[in-house]
Amino acid sequence: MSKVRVRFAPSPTGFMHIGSLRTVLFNYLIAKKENGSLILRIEDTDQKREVPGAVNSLIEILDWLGFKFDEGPDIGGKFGPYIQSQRLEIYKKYAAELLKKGGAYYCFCSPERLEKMRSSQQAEKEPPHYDRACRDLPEKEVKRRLEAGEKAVLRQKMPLAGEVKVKDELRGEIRFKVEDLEDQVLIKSDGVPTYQFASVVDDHLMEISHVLRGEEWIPSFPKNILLYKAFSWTAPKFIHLPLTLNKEGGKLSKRQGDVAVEDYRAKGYLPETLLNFSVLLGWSPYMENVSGESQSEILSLEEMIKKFEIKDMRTSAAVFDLEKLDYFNGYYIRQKSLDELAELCRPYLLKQWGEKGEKYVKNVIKLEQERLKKLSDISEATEFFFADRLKYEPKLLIWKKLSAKEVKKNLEEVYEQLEKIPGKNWTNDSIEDALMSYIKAKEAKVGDYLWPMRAALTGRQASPSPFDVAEVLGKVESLKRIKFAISLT
RNA sequence: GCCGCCAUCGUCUAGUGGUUAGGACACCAGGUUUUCAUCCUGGUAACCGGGGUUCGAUUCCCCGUGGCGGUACCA
Repeated sequence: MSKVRVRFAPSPTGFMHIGSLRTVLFNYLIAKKENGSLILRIEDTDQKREVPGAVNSLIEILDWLGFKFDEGPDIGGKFGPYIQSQRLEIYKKYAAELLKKGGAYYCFCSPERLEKMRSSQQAEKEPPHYDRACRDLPEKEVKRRLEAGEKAVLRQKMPLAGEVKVKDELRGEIRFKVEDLEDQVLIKSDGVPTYQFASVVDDHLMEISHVLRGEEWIPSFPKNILLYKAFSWTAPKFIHLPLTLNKEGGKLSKRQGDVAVEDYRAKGYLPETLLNFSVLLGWSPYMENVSGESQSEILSLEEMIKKFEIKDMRTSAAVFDLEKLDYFNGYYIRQKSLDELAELCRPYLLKQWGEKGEKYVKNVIKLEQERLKKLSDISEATEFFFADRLKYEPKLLIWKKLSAKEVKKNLEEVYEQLEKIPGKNWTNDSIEDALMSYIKAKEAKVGDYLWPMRAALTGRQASPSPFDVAEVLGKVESLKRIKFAISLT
């Protein structure tokens, strides 16, 4: 069996689509599983859409996600160059070969004529199709017009009758009537190939074994196969991945935001989250245990590689569910060591609160870790640790049926007890001990004291425990906040 | 319009010619000596419709419906 070689072939649009993430992932898994090679190829044949710096940012984000390529524009390899705009001479050569083999022809039709043709076809309720006006031009005329410098494109010469059978590794055989296939453009009038031509030539030359691409390419699948045939090349295996949809079942688009991997990164989603979540969109690991026991969907990259099988991939479109994404991200955030998490949160905190003491920041993060869904949540979640003055409604201090008077009294008692704790003993344990034994001795309800205290310390409906917060805040600040609360009631 | 792909809880999915149709997220309830979160326990919730094939279809076949994609000198 020949070596597995797969490629990820994005266009440099300036950002990486979240759906592409899954495409690289599956490519990567297939490569790793079979000990094959993963190749990065940049498909920049549409110069109108060229975005400066896009290639570098693509490489950067792929690196952030943790993908290591075996060949690519930045690492080289013996099948280079890996940027299509640098391979123009190669395409030219193969275009000439195809022409000679009778698989293509020159077309001189102007864009205006094509446009007119299409609109009249539509008016007649006919399927819009190139009418093949130039398909049988006499050789002499073609030569003369080319020499006269007339603009021309190269079109693929489709068979006139019959059927093309193509095989998708997941979907099986798909049949297309040849009469539905257009003589598509292979080389544009500026000499640059279309995706349809460049990708076939490159996949062949780069000895790609499996092509993974979105299912939006299925309609051009037969044309691609015909092109391989015209060249007498063996086609690679094809796997068309299902589409990723938004919550409404529509296409994920840039305008709704959140299609770019970069956006998710900026919000504070971790690479392991994105990978784990994406792999489940269209693939699920084979489960041995089919009983009613709960089975986790948390998978490390290593586990994915171990369990991945092409046959377990799915073909139906999947909705990108942000709630589940948040669940995974929260999980992975909780797995981080404090040092790692502090490092990850640093940019968000710096931006929101400026430079604070490293130790204090770590203590604060530790208390919020289990509450974070995204790293960016850290700014808002830790506000009460950094704010100079808490702002809240006095009624927040009131627990259940307590009166304002009782709250005030309880806070005063808490204050008294806390004041007695020596500064060097100021830890959550000693604070808890002191307060709990006091409350117990009084045979009072825990919440009657702890809720007002916690509210006074944080100014919030929900927060970490009052003992933890008090410890991090320190004795002076904690007492100050309680005193302030007393003054409000 | 034409061509094609797809169809199991709200979402991601497992699964089988005979199952109490399983899991995950979300949701609901209870517990974990104050709240939130975490964690634990339990619960609600699905085979698109109609024909076949069959003793028996969620499963196989056909038709329909729906969703999506393609129909460019974009990828």
